[in-house]
Amino acid sequence: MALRHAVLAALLDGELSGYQLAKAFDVGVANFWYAQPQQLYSELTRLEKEGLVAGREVVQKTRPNKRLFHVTDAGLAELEAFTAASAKPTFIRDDLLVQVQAADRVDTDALIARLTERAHVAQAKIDLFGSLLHRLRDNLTEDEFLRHGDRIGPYLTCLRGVAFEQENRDWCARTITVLEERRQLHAGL
Amino acid sequence: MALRHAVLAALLDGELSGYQLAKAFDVGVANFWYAQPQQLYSELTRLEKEGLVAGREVVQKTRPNKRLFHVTDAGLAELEAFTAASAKPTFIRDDLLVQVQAADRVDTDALIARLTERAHVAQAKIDLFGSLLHRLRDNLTEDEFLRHGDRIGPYLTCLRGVAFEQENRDWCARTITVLEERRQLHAGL
DNA sequence: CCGCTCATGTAACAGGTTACATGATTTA
DNA sequence: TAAATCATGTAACCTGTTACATGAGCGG
Repeated sequence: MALRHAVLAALLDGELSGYQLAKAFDVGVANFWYAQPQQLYSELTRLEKEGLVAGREVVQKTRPNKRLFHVTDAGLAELEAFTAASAKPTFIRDDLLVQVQAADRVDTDALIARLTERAHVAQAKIDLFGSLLHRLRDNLTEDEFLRHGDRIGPYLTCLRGVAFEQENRDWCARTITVLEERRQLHAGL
Repeated sequence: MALRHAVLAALLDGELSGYQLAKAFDVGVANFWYAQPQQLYSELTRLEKEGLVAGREVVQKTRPNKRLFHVTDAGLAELEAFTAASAKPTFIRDDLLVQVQAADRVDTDALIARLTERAHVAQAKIDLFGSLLHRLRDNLTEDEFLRHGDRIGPYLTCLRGVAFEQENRDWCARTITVLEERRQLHAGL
């Protein structure tokens, strides 16, 4: 089971409703996992049944009522046990890579269009993560924060997110260059 | 549908049996996708029914008979259509990141153990991909091959794989350093 | 008044994982 | 002789995605 631990980890920063969790997981602010709202609502229900999270109803006048969840002691123990076991290796599964794998047999213009799109998405995420990092460390330098901050988990995962998206963007740029150079060579024949 | 296009792209390099495909997808040599043998066998059956791949029986004496598959014209058209459409953005889903997200609340020793494991796996993949790149470009330099080679798709995806794993390894190393420094600071109090 | 945000869910379906099943040959 | 490789599949199960459903308030 995978999502359950991601939810528990996300709830460590404080109480959240299903809706707020969904926001975090959807926008990709929670850069350590991704999930759809529907998954989160059902996962929260399950976690509550098992006693790993507890929710309290918050009655609102102008908005629909909501339930704020927090991690219980049993939930923390579950996270501890999860960390004690080896993480299964992650594998890349990316439509764009499949398209590039077929590069020599499909339309180059289309492929360059895909790579350009992806590079833009990556840049947008870099910017988003960058401002998130800035907010997390407040007015400290990165080294200071990592040494003395009291909640560095989210910062560390966000660093990973930034590195991933930078690599992503740079690889797209390089690949576009290669494809364009080859097109010019081909045109020259 | 996702796996189908990965299979088509993998078969562009020549005829393969289900077993051979499984090898490629399993070891991670096919760094653009990952799939289990069982998925591949059923996907090949489906693709054949739809006429996107065609198989021919190869009778063997010392080994069980096998079926070698190749992509048909319809299959190529399918790949072309797939590339014409936007690739959906990829999301990270990584147990290790969930564990690091919870860093401040779980056992540091356990976490460092996980990060060390992952760094080793990443290094192993870097080595594997490195030798694969070497084999693909034969005795050409990378630039020469990318300019004049006739099948650069697999090379480009492999470059991405290397970059990903390097980033992976380096982030693990950095994170371990941070955690160890904090442990020392804490011990000094 | 139209569309967005808040707020939570059900149901159907597609995709992926794990376990089981078989059986010959080659390598250590 | 035990384990790994070659070779293919079925079935049950767990995860994840998409579509549908509801309904109030707020901003342009």
